[in-house]
Amino acid sequence: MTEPAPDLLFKALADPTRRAIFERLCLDGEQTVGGLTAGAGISQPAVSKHLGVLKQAGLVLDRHEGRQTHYSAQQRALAPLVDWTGRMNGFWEARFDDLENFLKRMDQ
Amino acid sequence: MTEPAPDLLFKALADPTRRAIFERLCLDGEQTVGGLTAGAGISQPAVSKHLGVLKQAGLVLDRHEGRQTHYSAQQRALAPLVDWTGRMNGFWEARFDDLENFLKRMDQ
DNA sequence: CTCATTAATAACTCAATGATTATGGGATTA
DNA sequence: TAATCCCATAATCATTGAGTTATTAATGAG
Repeated sequence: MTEPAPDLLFKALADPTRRAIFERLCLDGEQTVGGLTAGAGISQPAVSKHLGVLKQAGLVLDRHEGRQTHYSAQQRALAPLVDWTGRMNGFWEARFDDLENFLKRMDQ
Repeated sequence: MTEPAPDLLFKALADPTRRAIFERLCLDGEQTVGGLTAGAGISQPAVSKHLGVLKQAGLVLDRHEGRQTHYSAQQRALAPLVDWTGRMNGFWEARFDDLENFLKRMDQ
């Protein structure tokens, strides 16, 4: 019983160009392929291919509107990454536990 | 001005074999190259190469003792990863801020 | 209907990478 | 000193992967 989730995420985010695309979607919000291609420094097919990898990893969602496709970041997909770093690092894990308790008390 | 730190980390951790080595060092503590090679499913030179990449990324430390080399995880090196995920995800970032405040109030 | 635009796919090239076997170099042991 | 052991490096090979140009499919505009 392995864990494919972190593997897909790490591989998807290992490429700087792909990570830059994801960062832009995270920080600037939804973008079309054309918008992402402008400023990416690579061709449109290359961008489409990167978006395909990000989508495969669950990191982006696509929305078709007319003849253009809008992509947006699915930031929740980063959760397995956060979990993994937590498991590798008892320090952060402890802090997450504190956070859990804190939030639970907040809800009451 | 880019940020090479996350890039090295993501690339180092993108390979499953390399990540497995790092996980083992994190969870089971310091290991020799021979110990890591046993159970890695690959040859000793391959393990040495992976350890070199991890060391380059700052994820492991090596300690020479006689004719064997002991490797240990440097978990603090994961910090840029945690920071990055936080910056990509306003949700978690906000929660971290809450946590900061929470812990500060605890210390008083 | 025709033409232009947007994005995805196909076919291909080339560099990077993970693995192997062979070898070297330093440290223990007999 | 000679032989052995542990690890790193060298040389090589196959595969992966990121990029390109060319093309296709689908939508919108004239």
